[in-house]
Amino acid sequence: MAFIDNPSPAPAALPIAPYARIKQFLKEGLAGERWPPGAVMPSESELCAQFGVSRTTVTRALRELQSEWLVNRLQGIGTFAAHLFRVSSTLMIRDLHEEITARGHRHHAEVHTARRERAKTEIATQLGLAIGEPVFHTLIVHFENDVPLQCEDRYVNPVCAPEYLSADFTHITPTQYLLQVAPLWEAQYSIEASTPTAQEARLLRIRPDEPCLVIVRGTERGGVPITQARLVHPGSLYMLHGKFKP
Amino acid sequence: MAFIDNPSPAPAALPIAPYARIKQFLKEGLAGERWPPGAVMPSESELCAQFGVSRTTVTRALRELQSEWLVNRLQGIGTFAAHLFRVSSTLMIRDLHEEITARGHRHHAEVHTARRERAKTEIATQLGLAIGEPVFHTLIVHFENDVPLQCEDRYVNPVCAPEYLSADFTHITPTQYLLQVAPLWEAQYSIEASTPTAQEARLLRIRPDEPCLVIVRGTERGGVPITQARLVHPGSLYMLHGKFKP
DNA sequence: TGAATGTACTTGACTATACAAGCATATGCA
DNA sequence: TGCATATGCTTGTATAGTCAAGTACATTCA
Repeated sequence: MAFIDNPSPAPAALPIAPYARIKQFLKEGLAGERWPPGAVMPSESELCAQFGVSRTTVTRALRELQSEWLVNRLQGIGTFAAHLFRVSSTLMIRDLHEEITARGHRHHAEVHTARRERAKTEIATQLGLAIGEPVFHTLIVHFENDVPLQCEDRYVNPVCAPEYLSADFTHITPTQYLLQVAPLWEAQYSIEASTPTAQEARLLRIRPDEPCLVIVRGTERGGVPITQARLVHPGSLYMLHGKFKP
Repeated sequence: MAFIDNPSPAPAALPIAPYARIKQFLKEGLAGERWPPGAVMPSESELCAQFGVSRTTVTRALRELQSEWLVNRLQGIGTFAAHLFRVSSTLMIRDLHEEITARGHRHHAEVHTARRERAKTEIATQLGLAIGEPVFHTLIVHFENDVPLQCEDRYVNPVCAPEYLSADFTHITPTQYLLQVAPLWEAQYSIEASTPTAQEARLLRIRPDEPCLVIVRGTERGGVPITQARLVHPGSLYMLHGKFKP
């Protein structure tokens, strides 16, 4: 008679469920270069074969990704990598160029700064760099029908987008560029009303005491900070709106 | 030989899927008085029996409700009606009293207006009433540690909350009261930066040109508008923030 | 009494299978 | 050629059954 003290099949860490493993696999491919936005994703039966699970399990993984807006599924056609990246069900990380042209208006941008700088304390902290390390800094004003709409003051971690400064920001917005380089983000944002700085007032051609809607957004990917942006809009021109339906 | 021209089993409108019917049934109970927040909901096997479907189908309905934060599920225990009211994963309809006390601060409210009025054009339109019909109107200023934080100008549809004016708004906030009366909402909101009205500046004790964060929120339930609120905050004191993780 | 055990009930996850519905393409007939 | 049909892919939804894991409560035994 032996003391069989439960040779438990090595619960090594936490045994994650197959459907969760499939989800994770797909998310990683979506975040990397495997399935860029719009790409055809593997069909359910392919995933079944690849992971050796039943279709029900694969379906669950895909349905959850769909409900998180990471993929689009079309009956009879297939599953596709989604284009969009929303900050919540309503507050999207929406590319300003796209937003303006969707309204049928003209968009153009003025690039005031686009250079490599040494990180000051605050930026270094936010981007997880040492003080004095190089960072990319752009200061761009976006116009809708020639009216200044947004002043975008952005710092980018060179590790994540080493070629950032070689982009032509009169033709592609930083948001667009960064979404290409690193499509899947985690974001934090804050929204407040305040007055613009003197420089911002000048660039936006508004009075220094005009209320502005200021959004500060930090994004990271897998714990690595990508970029930090301060987006200033004249209060009279810009408004966030959304809808919620439980 | 007859022309059996497909006596199609009456596709009457759109035949909604069983899992969707169960979801809808549960949502209605959640919105009504059947399962108030915290209540024990029927178990999966009870729902199977009630709807004559397999457990898989019931599970799907419940899992989706869980992912929408409408119910909490605990293995070994059961399914419970959620407490919640979020406008999105990050932008919550959060009760201001709760928010302030959660910070360890004192909250109090000054009621400046609480009366029955005849709806003017704009409000009537927004609440789906005829012009001149009675509406409830409250104007309340909320303080955090005796500093004015929010000016809440609210119109309420009497149909949805006939006893609204009998509540003591120095002890319960309108949000709290309305959540009790009608727990499940659909909301629309807009966020902008602007200057306060003269009255708002006076009530908030700020200069008339100080930037304010203004949230306008309309809520409805089952297509019936409940309330319309304009929430004005001194820009220097209030900030929305959130986080998104795909 | 108090601790261990057993039982019943809950949700969590999965399998294998089935049929329906939507779409694209190849096939065959007039 | 041109239209109709058949085939084969896709996802959408559902079934019945299995095992596991977690909780609550009654029962049993020392």
